[in-house]
Amino acid sequence: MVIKKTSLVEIAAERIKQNIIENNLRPGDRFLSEKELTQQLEVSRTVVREALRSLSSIGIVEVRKGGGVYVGHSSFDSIKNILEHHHALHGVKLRELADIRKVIELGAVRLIIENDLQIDRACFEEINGRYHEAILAGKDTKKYDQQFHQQLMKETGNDTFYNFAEVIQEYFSLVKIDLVQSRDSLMKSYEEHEDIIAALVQKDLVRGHSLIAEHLEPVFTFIRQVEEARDDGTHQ
Amino acid sequence: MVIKKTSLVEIAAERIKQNIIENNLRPGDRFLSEKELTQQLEVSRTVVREALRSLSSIGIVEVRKGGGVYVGHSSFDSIKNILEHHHALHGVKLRELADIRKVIELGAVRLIIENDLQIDRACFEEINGRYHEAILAGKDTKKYDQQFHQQLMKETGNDTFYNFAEVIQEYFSLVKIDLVQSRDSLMKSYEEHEDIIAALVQKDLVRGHSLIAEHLEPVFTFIRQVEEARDDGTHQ
DNA sequence: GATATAATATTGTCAGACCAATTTATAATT
DNA sequence: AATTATAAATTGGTCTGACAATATTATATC
Repeated sequence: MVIKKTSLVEIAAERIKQNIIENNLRPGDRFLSEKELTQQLEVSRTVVREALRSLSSIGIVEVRKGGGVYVGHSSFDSIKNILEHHHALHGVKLRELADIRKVIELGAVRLIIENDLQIDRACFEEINGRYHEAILAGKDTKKYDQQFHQQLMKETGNDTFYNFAEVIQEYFSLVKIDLVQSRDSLMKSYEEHEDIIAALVQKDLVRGHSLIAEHLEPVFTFIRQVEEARDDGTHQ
Repeated sequence: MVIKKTSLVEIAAERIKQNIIENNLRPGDRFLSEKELTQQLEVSRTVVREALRSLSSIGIVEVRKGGGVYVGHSSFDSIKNILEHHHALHGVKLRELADIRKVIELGAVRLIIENDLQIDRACFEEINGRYHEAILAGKDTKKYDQQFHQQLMKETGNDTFYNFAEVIQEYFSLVKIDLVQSRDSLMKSYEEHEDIIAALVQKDLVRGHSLIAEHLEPVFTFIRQVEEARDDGTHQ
């Protein structure tokens, strides 16, 4: 009554996954070699290799030439790969990503405040300090701005949330958004960061939310401009 | 100066991805066969097969025995697979998922109302109607409750958001949560659904938010109980 | 034209070989 | 004895050729 529809490779991959789970192996641990797997699973090396290949592409194992097979470190990295291709193939509406980002950041602020978490103010100030310096020096500021928002996610103390947020953040950064920022708008952004920190310390949810909304407003303004320009283009 | 660190398989996989993108192939389209790929990429069939295997495990292509190679349908399905294994290996804190779910649902309500979207009330009512019937008939209600929340995500009109929400919803459902619900609590849940619909129609953000918060409260109560029970256990 | 059958194309699995990189064992040196 | 240099063994990467299993296509039959 059992329909044996699956291929040997899939069975092998499944058993390898099971092996990792049952033996409670941790990322970085050495795993069985191809040869050992062919013996244990009683299939050809071809099958073992294809199974390992499929597992390595989703980050479950890492295969090192001459070095052996190891348990993979990050499943979330492969998710980023998947989304990268998804974006290249289907594209994605900038508006949709911006909305998602807003949901996440508002959510982060709410989680921090409602769960009564004490934020690492010094860390925030250090990041934003470097942001300030970069602005004054006329250097690339993007990195520090990103760090600030990353820190915001981290402060939720929710690793799963943080991982998902990072995935989406990377997805967002795939879209080239030419948001030319003047020195003034950068300084405004810097001060908003400071205000957000203050709101988190004071645990003022309403103010935190409105600050985030205001802080992200330039992105939405930019999107509206792009959309209007596109509409004009279609009418010609 | 170029470090040729990548294997032939990785190069082949990259070129296959490029091919799909450049030719603007759609999911379900027939792709080149293994034989054709060996000729075009000038590598052995082994390499082609391993490249295809790695791509198929992340949903970029689909390989059918005897039938050929096709462009994959859903990248998001493979993300679910990845998370499933991640969960089996590392586990996940129920509290974290519940918090994420709340962020998403609150976000959905805000997106619908702030973007001034007209919801499909009839669809909501039909789903909740079936939910009501199932409650009265004493049948399994879970499916309809899930449908209601899924519809909420869909009404944002944001496909990317919807996809992510679904991924997380599936992740959530991996955790066995024995939330025994009495007929009364189910009826309360049903009525809350009705109230949420009303708030969406009236575009009342504050009420919508507080209704969602109240609606999800039983989950958090359950989690607190579990956590307390666990703490008691550790003290013994 | 519809259907059954045969031929062909395509993927799945296997075996064996050799290359390339890493790791481990051994020998030489200080 | 510890370190270093060399050799051997282990391990993954790629290639070739073969046959099996399944799906598709062409052909013959009615």
